Amino acid sequence: MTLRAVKPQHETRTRILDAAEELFMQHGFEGSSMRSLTAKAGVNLAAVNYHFGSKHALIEAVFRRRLDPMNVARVAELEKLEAEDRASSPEAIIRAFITPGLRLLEDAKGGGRNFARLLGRTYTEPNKAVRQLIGLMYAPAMQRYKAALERALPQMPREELVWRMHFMFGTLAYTLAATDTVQLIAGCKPEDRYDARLLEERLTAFLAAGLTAPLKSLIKKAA
Amino acid sequence: MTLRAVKPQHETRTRILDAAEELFMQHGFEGSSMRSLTAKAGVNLAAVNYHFGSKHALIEAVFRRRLDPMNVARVAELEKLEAEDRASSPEAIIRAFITPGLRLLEDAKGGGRNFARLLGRTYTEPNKAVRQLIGLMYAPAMQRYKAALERALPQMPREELVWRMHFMFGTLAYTLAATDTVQLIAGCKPEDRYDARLLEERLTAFLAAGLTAPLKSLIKKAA
DNA sequence: CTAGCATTCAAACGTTCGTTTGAACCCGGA
DNA sequence: TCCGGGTTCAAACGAACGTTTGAATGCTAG
Repeated sequence: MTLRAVKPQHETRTRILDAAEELFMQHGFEGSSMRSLTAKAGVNLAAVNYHFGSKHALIEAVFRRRLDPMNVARVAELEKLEAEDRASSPEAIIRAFITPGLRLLEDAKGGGRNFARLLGRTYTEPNKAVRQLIGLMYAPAMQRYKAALERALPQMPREELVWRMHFMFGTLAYTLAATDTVQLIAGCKPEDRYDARLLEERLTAFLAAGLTAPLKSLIKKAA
Repeated sequence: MTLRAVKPQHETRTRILDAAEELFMQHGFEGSSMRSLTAKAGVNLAAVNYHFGSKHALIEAVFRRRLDPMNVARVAELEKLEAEDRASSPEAIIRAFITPGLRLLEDAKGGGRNFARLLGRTYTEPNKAVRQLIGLMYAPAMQRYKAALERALPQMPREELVWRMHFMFGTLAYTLAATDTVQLIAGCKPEDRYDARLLEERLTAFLAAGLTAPLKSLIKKAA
């Protein structure tokens, strides 16, 4: 049968995915050649095309491996909130949204951190096909959260909420991607051990305040 | 003398910079070849190396052309605030910081919008040399704003402020870069005419609320 | 043991990359 | 008029790119 001794099933695939994740994070898609990639993975140059078909298909696989479970987790957290009748708190909804993303940062050994940075970068990816790809992967979870926030903040104009969600999304994306640019502001200290729990509290406080900011100045100006 | 009839002084340089700005925005640095770039600019392939020396030097020139004036404007706005004794308002400081960035979005014809998206993308640029480059360009203005916010928010722990500035920076970067992903949340409507004034109000309200969010939950958790 | 299939391998494919070259061109000052 | 420096041009450079190929290899079922 197709069953084998436990270890090596699809080991080459996994090693390619891991190496691609790290190299794409470091040098981008176009900046990572198949040769450097397969060298890092310790596999033959032709292995990528054999197992994935093309470089673009490999990029897609890299995202699918992490993104599909992450969005499932996001929706699951939201459904748990709704089942427990805690979905009326914007802060709780925000926390449910960002937690699956931040969890990547804690997984330094498994490469989750690499993927977190890669993911954050890809939101602003020049390559249109890649941007469309992750857009499609996100769309379902995004609609769920939009609906949940509309219920939790019934007094907020739809258009305003869209923009605030946009800002929220951006903050998370940047936080995941640019974990090394904090020192640009701080002036020093890379602080290489990341306290994801503390970061979650900081992000939640910042985003909850922003999302529920008073509307009056806007109404005045928009009139 | 080196003086000429008004028009064509350095016209080739300018056309290359304009074309590079747009192509880098659309396809990234590695995705934009010298051939496509010079073709778009309507100049000879060798012109880039003649006028700039190399592709990397061209990238640097593209950023310097817009970024240096922008950071000068940022510092000027802050100094105006301090001269008028309005620097105690975090909201005013935020507005001074984001305005020069958002102004790019209004300049659709002059290519400022192209550069805005390019700039937002570059904060999370894979290419380390490019990231260092814009980091250096930003550093002086950044330190000024950090000091101003420390004075305006004396009760806030330094480390917390650094993170909130980081979030703020990220939101702005993402807003500049991902002007087309709003529809990912909205579900439709590219809304191609940008109301930069309204966006400024929205951003300021969101960021001011986030930056001055209550600290209590953090103190509890960090203990 | 052997046949058959999935996988790996070294080598080469044609294309495109950034850069260099040396001749051609333009034009203001002697 | 002709000279000379700044600029543009077509052509070519070697290197690196993603992909393909066909033979070698390892493993499993019969």
